[in-house]
Amino acid sequence: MVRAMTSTERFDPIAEARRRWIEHWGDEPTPAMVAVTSIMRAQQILMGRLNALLKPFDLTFPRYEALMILYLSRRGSMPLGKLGARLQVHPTSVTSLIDGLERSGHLRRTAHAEDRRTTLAEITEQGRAVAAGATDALNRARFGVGPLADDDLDAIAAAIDPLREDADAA
Amino acid sequence: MVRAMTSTERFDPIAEARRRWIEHWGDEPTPAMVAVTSIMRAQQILMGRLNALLKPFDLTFPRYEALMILYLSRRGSMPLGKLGARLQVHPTSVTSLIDGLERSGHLRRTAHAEDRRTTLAEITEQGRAVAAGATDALNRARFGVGPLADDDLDAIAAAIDPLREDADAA
DNA sequence: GAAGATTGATGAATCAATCTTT
DNA sequence: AAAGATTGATTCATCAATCTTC
Repeated sequence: MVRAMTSTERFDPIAEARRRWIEHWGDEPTPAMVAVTSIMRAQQILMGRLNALLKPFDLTFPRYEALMILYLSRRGSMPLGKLGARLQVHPTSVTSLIDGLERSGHLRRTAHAEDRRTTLAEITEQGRAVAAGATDALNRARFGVGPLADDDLDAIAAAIDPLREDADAA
Repeated sequence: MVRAMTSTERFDPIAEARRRWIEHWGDEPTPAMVAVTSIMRAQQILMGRLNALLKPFDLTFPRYEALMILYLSRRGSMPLGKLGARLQVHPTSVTSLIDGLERSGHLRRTAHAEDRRTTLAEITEQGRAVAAGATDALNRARFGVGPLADDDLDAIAAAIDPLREDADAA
């Protein structure tokens, strides 16, 4: 869908960049470059909105994601390494996320029964309440996607899926 | 398109999360949540690939974006504030990006002729060479989008566009 | 007072190096 | 040696506070 231009349209940095790109390279920016720019910008916009929505719950979006994995887990606890695998982030990031969630009282660190190398993250009752409340708030706000229709959202997720597969395979 | 399962399929964290979500909420995850998760993951994958591609040029992707704005600008120089507006980041981030690019010799800070509050970032000849070479490398690698077809890329960009408009309007 | 840029703080991501435990 | 987690360093994002200049 192409949006109509209005007479009060302000300067569009992306249109300007495209014009100059063509001046230099004599061709349109590639679909890959345009899509990557769009995804980066969308992430930036969404992260800002999600963090604002989660502020009342003493959460950021990355911490919300970590907390939800625990909330939805069978035992309500999980080794930090396994949590990192689910989130697809490095061990250092897990340590940092769990530090923040533990400071907020949403979870606690626990010792593993058999393997003393392993640390478990265990969601607290407060953490469960916060996870449920935050999820309700995010769903009511449609996760910050604003004007996008469900059909467009499904299309985005479906189109991106092969990229995830590609990354997981590597 | 639905991918076929194979007998060697490994545990799928996202499928598992969905199963447990339904256990708790009795309904499918919303299209908004699924799309947001997809966009966040896509950004994470792409940023990693782009930074790897740009490493030989002593660039990160955010620095590449900043350098390209200068490269494609009429004068090859621009006030830091204007650069921040183009990149849609806060003044602090501009300072940090320009610091890095200046250390690498890709640009230099210059005084504004009339307004002594203003600092200009001016691309160097080395910066121009690096910008051109990095752009060629990224185009050859299709900006890291791997298996995604041009049609899918166009669809993603088009579907995301209203979100950008929405954010710019606010 | 407002505009432009900077410094200092925090959060999140990475990597390299380290430490304990297996 | 390998696995699990942590600390320290760097980059990029935000916000709050500051400083100079308009």
